[in-house]
Amino acid sequence: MPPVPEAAISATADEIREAALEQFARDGYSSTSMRDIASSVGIKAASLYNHFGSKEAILWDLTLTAFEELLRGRDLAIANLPVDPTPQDRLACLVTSHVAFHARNSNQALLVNSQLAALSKTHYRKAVAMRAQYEATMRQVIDEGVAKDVFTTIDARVTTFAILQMGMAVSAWFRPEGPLTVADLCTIYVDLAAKMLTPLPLKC
Amino acid sequence: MPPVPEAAISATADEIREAALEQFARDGYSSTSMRDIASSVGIKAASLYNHFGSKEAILWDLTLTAFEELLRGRDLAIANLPVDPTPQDRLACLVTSHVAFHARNSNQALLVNSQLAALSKTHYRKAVAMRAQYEATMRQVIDEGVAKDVFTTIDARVTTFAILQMGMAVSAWFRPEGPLTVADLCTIYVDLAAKMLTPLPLKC
DNA sequence: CTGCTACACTAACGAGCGTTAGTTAAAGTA
DNA sequence: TACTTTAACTAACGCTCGTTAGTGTAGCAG
Repeated sequence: MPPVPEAAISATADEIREAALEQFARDGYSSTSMRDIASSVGIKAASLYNHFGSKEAILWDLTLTAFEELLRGRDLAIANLPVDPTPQDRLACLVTSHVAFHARNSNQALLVNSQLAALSKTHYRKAVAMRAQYEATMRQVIDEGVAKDVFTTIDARVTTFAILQMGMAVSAWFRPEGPLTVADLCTIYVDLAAKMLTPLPLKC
Repeated sequence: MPPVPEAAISATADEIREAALEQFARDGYSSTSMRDIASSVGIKAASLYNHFGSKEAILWDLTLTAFEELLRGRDLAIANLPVDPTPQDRLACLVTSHVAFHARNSNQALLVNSQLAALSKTHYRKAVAMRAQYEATMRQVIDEGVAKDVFTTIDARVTTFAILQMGMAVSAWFRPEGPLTVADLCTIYVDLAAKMLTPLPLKC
C-alpha cells in the first residue's frame, strides 16, 4: 500500500494537476469526475490515488499553488516599487500585478474565484483567509491615498471590491491571441482604477 | 399521464422555483439534486415531474425569468429618462438599474452570471444571446458618449466589461441588512462609472 | 540475482443521481 | 353521485460517482 502522498512530486502528478486545473476551471469541480481527469492523463481513475489522496486533495493542491502565485506576483511587484512610492505608484503596482495574474493564469484565477466552495470546510476557511489577506493589501493602499488626500471615494470598501472585481473578470474573457497584450490590459485597468479614485473635475 | 408542463403555474410550482433558485445560486446547479429541491418544498423528487419536465427545465425557467426581469428593469429605467438625455444621464440610468438588480435579486443574478453553462446547448445559446443584447446597451451608451466627446476611454470594450462586472459582483457580497441601502450602492457605482469615463484632471 | 518500491491495472463496492412506471387519494365538474 | 383531473406517493431502473482492494510489472538498490 503506497502511503497517501501529501503533495505528489512526479511527472504524472504534474500532468494530473494540469488536466485537473483546466477541467475544474472550465467545467467546475463537481462536474469534473476522477475518470475525466484520469482519461485526460491517459490512465485509469484508480491510478490517480497513487498521486493524490482524494479528489478534494487535488483541488486543494491547485488552490494553494494558485494563491501562492497570486501572492508572489503581488510581493514581486511591491518589491520593485521606487523608493518612497506615492499611493498612485502603489495602486498602479497592485492593479498591474492583479490584472496580469488574471490574464496570464486564467485557470488558476477561475479556481480561486469560483471553486473555493467545493473545498472541505477546513481548507475553505484557509482559502478565504488568504483571499481576505490579499484583498486587504488593495484596501490599505486606497486608505493610505485617502488619508493623504490624493484619493477621493464615497466608500473605500466598495471601491476596493469594484477595482478587484473588474480585474478578476479578466480571467473570464481575455485571450492572449486577441487584439490586446497583457501590458495593454494592465495600462487600461490602471487608468480606470486611478480615475475611480480621483475627484470628478469641476467645470471651470 | 400528465402532459409534460411547458411552464407550470401553481403554488407548488412557485415553491419549487423558489427553492431551486436559492439552491442553484448558492450551491450550483450540478451540486443541487432533485431530491434536495423536493425536500425543501416538502415533497418527493418524483413529484417534481408533475410540474417540470426535467431538472434542466427548472433551470431554464428560472433563467428566462431572471433575464426578463433584468431587461424589464433596464427598459423601465430607460423609459423614465428625461427628454433629450445626455450620455451621462443614460449611463447613470443603466448603472443604477444594473446595480439595483444585482443587489435586490442576488440569486437570479448569480444564476445568470455563473450557471448558464449547465443549460442545454440550445438554451445556452439563447441565454448568451440575451446577455450579449443586454451588454450591448451599455456599450452603446459609452460609444455615444465618446462620439459626443463627453466620455474618454482607452478602450470602450474593456471599460464596458469593467463597469458591468463591478456591478455583477454586488450580487456576491451585498446584504440588504448591511450598512448600505440599495440606493446608496447605486450612487456609489454611478459615481465610479462616471469617473471611469472622464479624463483625469490635469494639474493646474 | 534478489527484493523493494513505484505505479499502472482490473474489478468491484456502496451511494447517489435523474428519471419513469404505476398507484392512490383528494378536489373539481358533469 | 359518477367521472375526470391533479398531484402526491412508493418502488425501481440504469447510470455515474468517489473510492478501495488486490494484482502485475518495470526499474532500481542491496
